[in-house]
Amino acid sequence: MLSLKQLRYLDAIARHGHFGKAATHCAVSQPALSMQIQELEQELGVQLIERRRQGAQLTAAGREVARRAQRILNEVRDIGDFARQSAAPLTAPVRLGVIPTVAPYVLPALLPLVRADYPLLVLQVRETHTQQLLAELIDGTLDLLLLALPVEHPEIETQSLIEDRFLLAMPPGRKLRGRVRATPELFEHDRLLLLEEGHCLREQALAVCNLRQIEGVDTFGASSLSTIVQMVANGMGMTLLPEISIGLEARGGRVGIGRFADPEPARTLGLAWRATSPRKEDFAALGGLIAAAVRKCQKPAADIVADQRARERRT
Amino acid sequence: MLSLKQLRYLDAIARHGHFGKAATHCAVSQPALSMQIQELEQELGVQLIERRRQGAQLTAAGREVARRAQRILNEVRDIGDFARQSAAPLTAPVRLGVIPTVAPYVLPALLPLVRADYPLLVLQVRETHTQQLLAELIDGTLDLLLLALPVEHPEIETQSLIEDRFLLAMPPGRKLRGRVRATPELFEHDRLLLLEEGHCLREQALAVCNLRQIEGVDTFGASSLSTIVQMVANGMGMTLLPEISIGLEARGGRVGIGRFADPEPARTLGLAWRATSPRKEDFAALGGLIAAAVRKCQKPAADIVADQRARERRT
DNA sequence: AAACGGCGATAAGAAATTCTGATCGATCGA
DNA sequence: TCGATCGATCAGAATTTCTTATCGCCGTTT
Repeated sequence: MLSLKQLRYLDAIARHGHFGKAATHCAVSQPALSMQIQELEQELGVQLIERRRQGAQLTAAGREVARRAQRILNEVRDIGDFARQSAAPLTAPVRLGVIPTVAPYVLPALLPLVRADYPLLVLQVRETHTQQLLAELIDGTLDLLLLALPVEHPEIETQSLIEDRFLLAMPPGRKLRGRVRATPELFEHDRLLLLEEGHCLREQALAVCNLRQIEGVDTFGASSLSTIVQMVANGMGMTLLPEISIGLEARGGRVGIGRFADPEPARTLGLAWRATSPRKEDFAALGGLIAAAVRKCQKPAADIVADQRARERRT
Repeated sequence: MLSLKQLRYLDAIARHGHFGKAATHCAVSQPALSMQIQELEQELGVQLIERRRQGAQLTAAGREVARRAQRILNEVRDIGDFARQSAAPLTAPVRLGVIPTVAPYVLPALLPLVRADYPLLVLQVRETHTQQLLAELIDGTLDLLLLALPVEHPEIETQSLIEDRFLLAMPPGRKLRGRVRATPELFEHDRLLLLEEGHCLREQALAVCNLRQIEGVDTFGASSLSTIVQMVANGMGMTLLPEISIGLEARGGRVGIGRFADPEPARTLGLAWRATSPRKEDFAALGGLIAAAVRKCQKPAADIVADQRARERRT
C-alpha cells in the first residue's frame, strides 16, 4: 500500500538528485531510502528513477509522480497547519514572501507590531521578485505573500490591503508648480531611472508615465530603490517612489518630492496565498497588522511633501 | 509523523460514523483503528471525533481534516492510476457515470466495442442524474462521466464528443407538413410530456420549446423515456426524444416522429473528468469509442423518419 | 594498468511500529 | 438490573522498517 513516507523520499530525491543526500535530508540511512523507493517502483509497476553514475535522474513517469507527490505533501502539511491554527491562532511560523520595493520599508514597522500582538508568532521573511515569490508560494515553500496586486492565478487567492501612491523624486532644488502631470515630456530633460527587469514597480512606473518605449528611460537597472535615489540626488535623472519609501529615501531633503495630479497613480498592496491554505484566518489577522504598518510608513511622506512646499514658498 | 494510514482510517470513520464498521471496512481490527485515530488526534493536537453512545461524530475540526484527507487520498489513488495508465493504457477499471437519457441507448452499443478494442478494460457503469454524477466525480467515486454539456466547474474538465438532435414524438398517425417549428402553440392540443425534475433532458426540452412556464406541460414526471413514449403512443401528449433513443423507442411505428425546422435543436454529448485526473489519455481513447457507439445509436433514427414520411405520402 | 572514490544495491540482524484478541468500562434501552 | 453496544486499553505477536556492514559497478586518478 502506498505510503506518505515513500512520497516523502521520492520528493527528496527529486530535489537532490542523489540517494545519499536525499537520505541525509530525510534523516534516514541511504539503504532505508533506497528500499522504500524500490518498493514504490514495484507497487506502481513503473521505473521512476534512472540510477546513473553521477546520481539519480527521474524518468518521465518519475517526474510526474514526483509532481503529484509534492502536491500531496503540501496538502498534508496544510492539515497540520490547519490543526495548529484551530488550536491556537497565529502561533505556527508564517513563511512570508515580500517584494523588494516593500520589504525594507514595511518590515521595520511590521515586526514590532507582530511582536506586540502575537508574541508567539515567528515570521520567516523572504524577499524577491513577484514571479519567484509566486512560484515558491505554489510549491509550498512560502505560505503568504505581500506584494502588488493584481495577481491572477487559479490556485492563488488574494486580498488587497491598502493603496500606495507614487510620488515623483527629482534632483534636489528642482522647482515645481503644483502637482505634476505624468507625461513622457516630463522626462525630456531628466531621464527616468528605474529598477532592473523583474521588479513590478518598474512596469508600474512605465505604465503610469504612459511610456511603452524605453526612450529616455535608463535601463541601467538598479537593484534597489536607494541606489536609484542616490542617482537622483546626484542629478542623474528622476524616478517614481512609492509613498511607503519616502520616509526613508527622501529624508533630509536628499531629493525633491512632487505629487502627481489627480487621479494620483498608485499601486495596490495586498496578500496572496494558496487557495487551499488552511490558515486564511491567520492571514487575515496578519493583514490587519500589515495595513497598519504600511500606514505608518506612509505617514512621513505627507510631512516631507508639506515641508518641502513650505520651503519652496519661502525662496 | 502523519501517515496515509491515519488519513485512510479517518476517512473511513467519516463515511461510516462508527469505529467498528470503519475498521471492518479497512480490514483491520477495531483497536488498530482506534489507536491510529488517537495518534492522529495527538499529533494534530485537536479532537477530531466525538465518541458518543450512538457512534462516532466528527467535530468541526474533524470534518475539515476529513475533507482534506479525502482529497489527499483521491490524489494518492490518482498516482496509482497514472502509473497503471503509463504502464498499460486502458486496462485499469474505469468507473463511468452516465445520465439516464443516454445510458440505455448507448451502453448496448458501447460495450461490444470496448470488448473488441480493449478486452482487458472493465467498465463499471453507474446511471443517475447530472448533479449526482458530478458530486461523485468530484469526491472520487467516479472516474469519468458521459453526459450533456456544458458543465461548468473549476475542478472539472470536459470534452464534447458529438451532437444529438431532438426529434418530436407524437401519437401514431398524426400528420406532419414537413419540418416542425418548436413553439408553445405546438402543445395547445397535445400536452408536452417530460421526465421528472433533475433530468437535464427536461430542462433542454423546455428551452427548445421556448417554454419557461409550465403550461401545458405535464409535470407528472416520468422517470424513464420509455414510460413517456408509452404515454405518447396512447395519445396522452407529445414529447421530445433524443436521436439516440429513436431506434429503441420509436421502433415499429409506436409513435410518430417529426424533425424540427432548422436549426435543429440538439444537445451536446461529451465527457467530464476531474481536472487532476491522470488518465486523460485513457479517457480520450474511450471517447472515440463512445462517439462511435453514439453514431450507431443515431443511425436508426434517419431510417425511421424516412420510412414514416414514405408511408405518409402513400396515404 | 591498478588503485581509488563515489554511488546505489544487497544482506542480516536490530529496532520500532502496528496489529490482534481478549477484556474493560461506560452508556443506553428494556 | 440486565443485556447489548461501542470504543478504550492491554499484552504479546507479527510485521515493517531501519541500521550497519558490505558489495559491485564504473568512472577517475595515479
